[in-house]
Amino acid sequence: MALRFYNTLTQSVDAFVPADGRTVRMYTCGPTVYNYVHIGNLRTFTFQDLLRRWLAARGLVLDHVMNITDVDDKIIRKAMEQGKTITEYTAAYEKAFLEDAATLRLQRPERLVRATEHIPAMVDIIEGLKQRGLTYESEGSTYYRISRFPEYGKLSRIDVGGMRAGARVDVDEYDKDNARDFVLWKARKDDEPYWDTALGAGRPGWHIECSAMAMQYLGSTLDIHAGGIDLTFPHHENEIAQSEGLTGQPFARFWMHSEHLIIDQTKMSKSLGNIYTLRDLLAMGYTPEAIRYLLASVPYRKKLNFTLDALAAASASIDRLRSFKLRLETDRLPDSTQAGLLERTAEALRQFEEALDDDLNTAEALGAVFELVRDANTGMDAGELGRGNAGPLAEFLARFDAIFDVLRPTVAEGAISDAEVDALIAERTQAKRSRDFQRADAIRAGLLEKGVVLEDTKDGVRWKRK
RNA sequence: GGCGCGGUAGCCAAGUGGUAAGGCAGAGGUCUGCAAAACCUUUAUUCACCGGUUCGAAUCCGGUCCGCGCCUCCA
Repeated sequence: MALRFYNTLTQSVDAFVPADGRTVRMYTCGPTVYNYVHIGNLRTFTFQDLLRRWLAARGLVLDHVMNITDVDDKIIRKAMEQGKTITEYTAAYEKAFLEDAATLRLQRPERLVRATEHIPAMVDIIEGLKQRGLTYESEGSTYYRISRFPEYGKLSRIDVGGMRAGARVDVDEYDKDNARDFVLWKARKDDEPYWDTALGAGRPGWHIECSAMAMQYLGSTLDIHAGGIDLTFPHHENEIAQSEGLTGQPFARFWMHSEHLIIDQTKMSKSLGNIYTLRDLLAMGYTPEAIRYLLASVPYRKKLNFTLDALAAASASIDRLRSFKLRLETDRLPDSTQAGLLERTAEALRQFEEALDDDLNTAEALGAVFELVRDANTGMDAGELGRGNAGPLAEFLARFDAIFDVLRPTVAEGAISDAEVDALIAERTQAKRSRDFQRADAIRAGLLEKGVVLEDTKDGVRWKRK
């Protein structure tokens, strides 16, 4: 079956083809850079990365825009507390975010755009909405009147409280009947940062930046709009109201929302002190690949129960895959081809692809990978796996790793070099020849302390980084 | 209260009508100077619970219990 995704808008799994058949116009809600991103944020970004990679693997061209929210209440408050401008304040966290993303091997979107650099585009949209009678002003701020947008609530299926399309709203009852109206432009307040615009001095509301940047770069209808599930309401609902209110066109064809990550079966919260940043986990000694693997291994629409045990298990799973790859590359294989295994490899690839086509079912895809690894290992143990099998197997691993990207170890700064490892292995081999097992074992133990694991095989010594 | 998601072995988790994938952990074995890696055997007669539909249900329907998210800023 073809590529298909769950679409929040239709509440069903629908076949996905970009509108023009080739280029995926995708917008994802990026971070608000007021702090380090935490592991929950990273789950969402990892999902988006997997989505990107799978779309590309399926031959589609990506035009992916991710925003960076660099102006909002929290940013303003914190910047003011520290006596900094908001740009000074956000620059450090934006840099940290990009570093964290790179550490987790998240591909850079085609465009990474900042809210503060798109104020004019936001003002244009608000002016357009104003002309269409979808807004009203109050004390210098501009609001969206959702009662004028009959489809309000269609994404989140929120109950807008008996409001009828086209119903007249008594201005006096404004507060009650329009509780869900939201601000498009906030009037300048005290000494907070502001922009002088046709809407008056002020700053944008949160939702408008996404409508503005998405449409500026990708046009009025996106193929995919993705984000965390909590953004469904009100953020994405409001984006729809803003964008469709202006253009009359569907804003996004597919809405994809990733479920939350929970820690030890409970919600992350400051009071429980269970919020991890990537930096926290790395400091505890976990590898970026293990973190990436764990985040990727649970399908994105399922809550992911993040535990340190699961992280350790992820690490062990990666070791198994790496051992297999190393073995495939170093074992002396017979000059033959085992037909059955060739077919198994092709079958595993089909299963892998079918699983990811099916709304990115990463758990099922991994199942296909491990089953093949077991069968191939068995084949090597039996001496039946030949050189003709190695190529397709290596190709399979490459296809797997093009999505999961966990086989390459992250080599820490100051780590022992390959040359040093090779020299020590040569010394150990000498020691073994002269039956000096004590010396040999000492070298092996020393290397293990430096994160290098040795394996003696009938075809010689091989090693890998842990 | 409204809307939505979920409860599958010690842990993570796939499976949406045909008789329980996969990973981790555990036990035993093979191999090995010792390890490591790998392989083999083993670990859920059962899928929160109770009814129902069906030749047949983890999968469909009804009900109950439990956990979680959104409805206010939130990935």
